[in-house]
Amino acid sequence: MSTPPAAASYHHGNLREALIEAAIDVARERGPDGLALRDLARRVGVSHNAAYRHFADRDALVDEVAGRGLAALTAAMQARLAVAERVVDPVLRARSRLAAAGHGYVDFALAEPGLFKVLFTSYPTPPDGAVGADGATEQDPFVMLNACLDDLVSVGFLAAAARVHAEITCWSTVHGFAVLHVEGPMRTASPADREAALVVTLTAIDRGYAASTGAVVAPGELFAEA
Amino acid sequence: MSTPPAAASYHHGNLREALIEAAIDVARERGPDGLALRDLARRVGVSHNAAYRHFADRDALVDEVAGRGLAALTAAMQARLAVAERVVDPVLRARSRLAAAGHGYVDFALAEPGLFKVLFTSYPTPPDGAVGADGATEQDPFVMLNACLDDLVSVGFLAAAARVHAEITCWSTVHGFAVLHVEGPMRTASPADREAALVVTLTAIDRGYAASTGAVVAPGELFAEA
DNA sequence: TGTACATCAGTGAACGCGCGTTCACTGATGTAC
DNA sequence: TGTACATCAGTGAACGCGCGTTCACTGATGTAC
Repeated sequence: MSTPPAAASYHHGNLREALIEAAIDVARERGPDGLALRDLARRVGVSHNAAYRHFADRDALVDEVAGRGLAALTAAMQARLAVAERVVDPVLRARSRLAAAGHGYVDFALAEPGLFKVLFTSYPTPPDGAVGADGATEQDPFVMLNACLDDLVSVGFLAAAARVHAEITCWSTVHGFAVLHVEGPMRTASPADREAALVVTLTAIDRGYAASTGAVVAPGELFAEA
Repeated sequence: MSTPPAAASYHHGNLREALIEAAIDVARERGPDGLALRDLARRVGVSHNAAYRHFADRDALVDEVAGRGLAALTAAMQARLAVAERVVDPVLRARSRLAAAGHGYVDFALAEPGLFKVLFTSYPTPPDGAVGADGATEQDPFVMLNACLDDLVSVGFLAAAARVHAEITCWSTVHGFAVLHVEGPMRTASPADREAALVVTLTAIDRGYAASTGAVVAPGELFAEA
């Protein structure tokens, strides 16, 4: 939608960005496999190899789209997190934040299945050692998840022993939920069923972690804000 | 490996089966996108369109591979279930069965990532109403999962209220775990870490369900048999 | 202010690839009489 | 038991598609003097 500076000239003026925007549109509709340099050039109205002035090869373009997708996923998670942040009780707040992170993850996957697939396909392998240490920014979903879990421990809701590998459990659950509903057997489920199942699923995780310290939980309190 | 009856003749004698076997090999190595009729015909040593005598089109062949994959997945789950079946205490047995079903699911996905992808891509959407009613056989992983959960309810470990959508939670968790480790960011995790994370994950589900009835669980008992 | 020249950002033709699918065909097989 | 014939299971050529990538090129832009 952003008109390039010199519109009718020989030089496009903003080809790189135009290609990326077209790529995002296509990725939304068709997912990673639908991304083809020739097709994108055609859409932008430029010869099929002009793209090589701006991207080394197809993968470079896909990586760029993945990066934008990752930012959007992060934003979706932060939107949910912002709401959870308003909970006053520190323990309930920490619990709500974990649920919110998962909720935002699934929100994005369902709203933008194509981008979600692109993003996941080229998601880098996370650091093995200390989390958040080597260059991963706060903007990364995995870092956000780990922060939520650490918080749950500080607040006394999650036992330190149960913290081990908890990020894998949580990520697995929300990712599986997303995949099952986006491209899997549950893709025909109604939005209402889907949301109900998600609440049940996030609640199950919460309840499991409560059990690690014997914390008492009241039914319904976790999603009171949502 | 099974030699066709009339080996050196003009007629292959067993082309359909030979194509399927080749397709399974390819699917193992390259996943669903690597499956091409022309390539399979080449491998089997037959002209590129002989396959059309046995399959309507490419999709028909892929479906066949998916069917074989599904059978193999079911077998992997049953192998784990058989071990859990030996637990004497009925409650612990039911809990072990649920964990075993999940364990088998992940076993298969990690052992046969290519087949797992093919299978999942054309997995049918499950019945919406009463589970197991309309034609789904006992051989179906989803039916097996539901049976395990129903069992947990009968045995008094899982509250009836918590049974709602529990199959989605469980499936999401193991599927997400598999995807994360097969083609996702955790693909570089060591087998030991992976197994430890799986035990943690399956344990977390168990603990969460125990909390639904206030059942008492002892640490380590769930994987004592494994 | 004007001009020479380097550089940048496009173009169009071409190569080589592999695919799915259809067509008209021919060799092999089996069955009816 | 032998033969005519239908049917089955292959073959090889071809169509049309779209892709990624490279090549030699040309028009546009900007900078040094």
